Amino acid sequence: MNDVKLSPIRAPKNSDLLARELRRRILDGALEPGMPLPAERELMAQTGLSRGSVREALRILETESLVRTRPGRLGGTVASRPDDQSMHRSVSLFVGGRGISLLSLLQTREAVEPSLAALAAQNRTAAELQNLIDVTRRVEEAFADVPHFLRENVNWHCAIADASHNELLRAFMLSIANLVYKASAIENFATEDVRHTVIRAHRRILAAITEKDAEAANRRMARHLAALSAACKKFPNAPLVIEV
Amino acid sequence: MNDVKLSPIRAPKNSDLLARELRRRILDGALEPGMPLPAERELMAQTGLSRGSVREALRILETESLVRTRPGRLGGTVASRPDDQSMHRSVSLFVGGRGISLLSLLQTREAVEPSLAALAAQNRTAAELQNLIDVTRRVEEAFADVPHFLRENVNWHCAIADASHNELLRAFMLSIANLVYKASAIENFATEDVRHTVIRAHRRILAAITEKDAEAANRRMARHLAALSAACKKFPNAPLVIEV
Amino acid sequence: MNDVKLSPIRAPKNSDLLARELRRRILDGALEPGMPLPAERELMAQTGLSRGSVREALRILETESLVRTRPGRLGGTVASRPDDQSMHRSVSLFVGGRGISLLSLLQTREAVEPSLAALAAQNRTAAELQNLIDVTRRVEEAFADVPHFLRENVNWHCAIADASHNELLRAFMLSIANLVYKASAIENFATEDVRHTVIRAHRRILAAITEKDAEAANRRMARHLAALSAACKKFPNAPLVIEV
Amino acid sequence: MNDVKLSPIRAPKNSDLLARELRRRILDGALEPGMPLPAERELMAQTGLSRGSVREALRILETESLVRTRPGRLGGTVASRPDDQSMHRSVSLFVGGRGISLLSLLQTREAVEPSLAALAAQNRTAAELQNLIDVTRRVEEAFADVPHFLRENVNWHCAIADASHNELLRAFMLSIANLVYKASAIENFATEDVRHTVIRAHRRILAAITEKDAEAANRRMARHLAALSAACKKFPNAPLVIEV
DNA sequence: GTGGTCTAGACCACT
DNA sequence: GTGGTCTAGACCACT
Repeated sequence: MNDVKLSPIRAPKNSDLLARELRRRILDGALEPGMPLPAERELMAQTGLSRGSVREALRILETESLVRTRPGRLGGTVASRPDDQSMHRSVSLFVGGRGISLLSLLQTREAVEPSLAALAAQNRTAAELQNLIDVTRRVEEAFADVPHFLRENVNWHCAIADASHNELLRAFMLSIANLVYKASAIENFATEDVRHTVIRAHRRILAAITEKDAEAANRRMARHLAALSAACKKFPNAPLVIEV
Repeated sequence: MNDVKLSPIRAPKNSDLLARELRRRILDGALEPGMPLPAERELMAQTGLSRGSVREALRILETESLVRTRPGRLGGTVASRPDDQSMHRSVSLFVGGRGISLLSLLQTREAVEPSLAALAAQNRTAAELQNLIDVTRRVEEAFADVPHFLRENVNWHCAIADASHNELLRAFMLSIANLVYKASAIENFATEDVRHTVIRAHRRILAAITEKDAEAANRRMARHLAALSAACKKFPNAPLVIEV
Repeated sequence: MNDVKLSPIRAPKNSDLLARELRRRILDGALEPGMPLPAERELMAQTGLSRGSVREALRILETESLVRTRPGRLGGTVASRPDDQSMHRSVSLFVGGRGISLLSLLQTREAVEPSLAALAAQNRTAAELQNLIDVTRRVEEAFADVPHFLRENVNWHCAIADASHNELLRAFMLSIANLVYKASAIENFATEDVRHTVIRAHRRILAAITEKDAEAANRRMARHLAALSAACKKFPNAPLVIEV
Repeated sequence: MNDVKLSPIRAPKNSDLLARELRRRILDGALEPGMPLPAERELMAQTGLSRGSVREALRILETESLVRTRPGRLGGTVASRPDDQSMHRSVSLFVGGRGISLLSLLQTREAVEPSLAALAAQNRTAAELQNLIDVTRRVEEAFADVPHFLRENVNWHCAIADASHNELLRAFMLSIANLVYKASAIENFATEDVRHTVIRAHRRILAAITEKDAEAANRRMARHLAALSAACKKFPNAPLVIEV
């Protein structure tokens, strides 16, 4: 009897193999951000692949935010690393592609952001606190101009995330906050009442972070987001705007 | 005085334009998952682009998990939608590309998973509860076989996430849980003591979910993860394994 | 069945994108005629483009008569607007590039100019009438000097067009009149007989315009042009002179 | 005393000189439509000019619709000749750049199109008549669908122009008809009443052209356009849409 | 002058 | 018949 058991086999493409190899070196650190990759013609020579395969490989890595390509004399392809923007792209595609509801986004934000506030209370530097104070003031100054108010509000949440010193959580939360912002900016949900509530909440959270009281920061942020979600949920059919 | 102010300009590539157009139709729903895209030669004819540009566009969409391409007679490119796997890829690239620490991953998990437990308590169906009961038992049965125990443990967290009915939070958490699992599986941190603690925690959380007590589920999961993190942190230099 | 239908795709160049953006602002009125555009180096800084792309964009706009560039100390590029001259350039290129016949030009003139005469009868101011009277006299005074006569004749038609208060029709007609003039000036078609006829026609048309009789102006101009065309058609092979 | 009188002198740019030379050959017929120009590097070698100057020259000619440039293997720059599209561009720039009013456009159309109808009556072939009959029917069939009706109406005027055998007048009129169409398509001026009138007018004009009665075609078209203009003038502030 | 972008058209492997 | 691969030679962009 024959016990040989094989897994499904699919020959990888030349472009995949090259992408994989270059990806490995970038994640290894052998190719640090900013370092130039060999020119396309050089990659062809080294690998024996055609221009097309080389370019497909670079396009894969570019989509993964691992390289950036610019044309021109001093152009070329340089290593890069994923950032907020690239996280935002993937999350947007997931949300848009699977038809994730606004409700789920709000839940997700409520899950993530209180922890960011707690981490900010623990880890904030003096400079980050000052920045947070400034942004809190700018939100208040924008009270009368609703679109401006909403934009500064995004900045406020961003400043909290900065102070958390957790890049992953920060990038994930910002991505969701942006999607919620785009969905809510269309509707006029930010009534005068809502804006007053927002400002009071910001002050309380700021106080907790100032005093490095993580538990209070967490709790107050949770309550703040619950209130915001309640306001958003009045517009359950707000279309999610996915731009990639 | 001259008020003319221009934004930076960068010409898009043909492949970008085609990718954008196809992406739009997939996210629109005009191209539902499983529906075939026109063949490459057909795309060339419709757009007037070359084979190379068409293939680069498809490679971009494939990297975004919006299409899947298979070679051969009955092959072709079909629309697809992002799933856990694709979220895992992006999160892994972010983590690997930016050198996110194990500590940050544990923090992130602690931020996210209690909320999943709470949502599971609220939203679980009877079938999901039964599944959770089964998985809880399987973890216990695997007590003696550490690698098996760890794998079943991942399944347990997965079952919680399933019951939350929040696909986004679920995919994000699973991605992180997998990275933590791969980092911890190398080390022998799961001592007999740790495993006993895990089993007790699972039972308490299961009880809360059974009784639909979201607050208790949240609290108990938080405590559980804090304990796990403490165990992991004994191996602060555990290398993160990034495979893409 | 697969309903995906894509339009032809062609990536625009950087120079195109910049030209488009500047053109938009000029047509918008944000950049009024005479206002300076940012210096080339400033455009480079604002857009991130190279000197070459900036210069190509300006060359496109210059060809469209939307900017005018002068070198030197106080030179630079200023916004401009299309005028008779630029309309003449495009019409000449159309005529020269497609080999439009003298016959077609004469037809076109016969189609357009009677309406100009009618509009002149309706809309002329006192000053424009006086100018028309003066030009009519100058044509007559130039009777003996054929080239002078022909030049003044162009001025006469120009004065009619001025009085019509329709800039578009005026520019189009003048362009065609100039092409006809250049074709006919080579040949000695303006016999003494023809010149007498011209002068009589001018007087009759002037009378109609003086009395604001649009219908008569139209009819008399039509008859006048038919006669001129007949004279021209004796030289069917007169080469069209296209200078751009 | 010194009688020397000089005209203003301005040294032409190298790109201008090259553009002029190539333009001359295209208008001469030495370079017929479709014939390839030398490649950019070849032009550099032959003229001793830099890449930039060569490219500026080609950009000028491209803007004048005298060449068309395509990248790629069998790409390059080929001679071309101005067409309806390029005439439309220049007329649009003139109209947009000088702020020509809708009123002036309507006047211009009334000046031009009756002559086109008369020429069509004289010059139409049997095939062109058949086309005109078909389009007339399509307009009628689109009665209920106003946007469709308006588009087919443009086609109807186009069919008249085709039959006139005067390319210049045709291109000029179509350009203006398009601008009027874009301005009027925004407003809902095509009431049921207006559409009935349009259809009756089309039939009468078609009859005149069928019978080769130029005078009747001219008169009926004039009356038709006067009625259309009257309908348009109810929306004197319809914004002119200039897209280039 | 250098490198990126694009195109046309070919062959191959697989089904 | 479809995707995968390859080549030669042009334009495009930046310096």
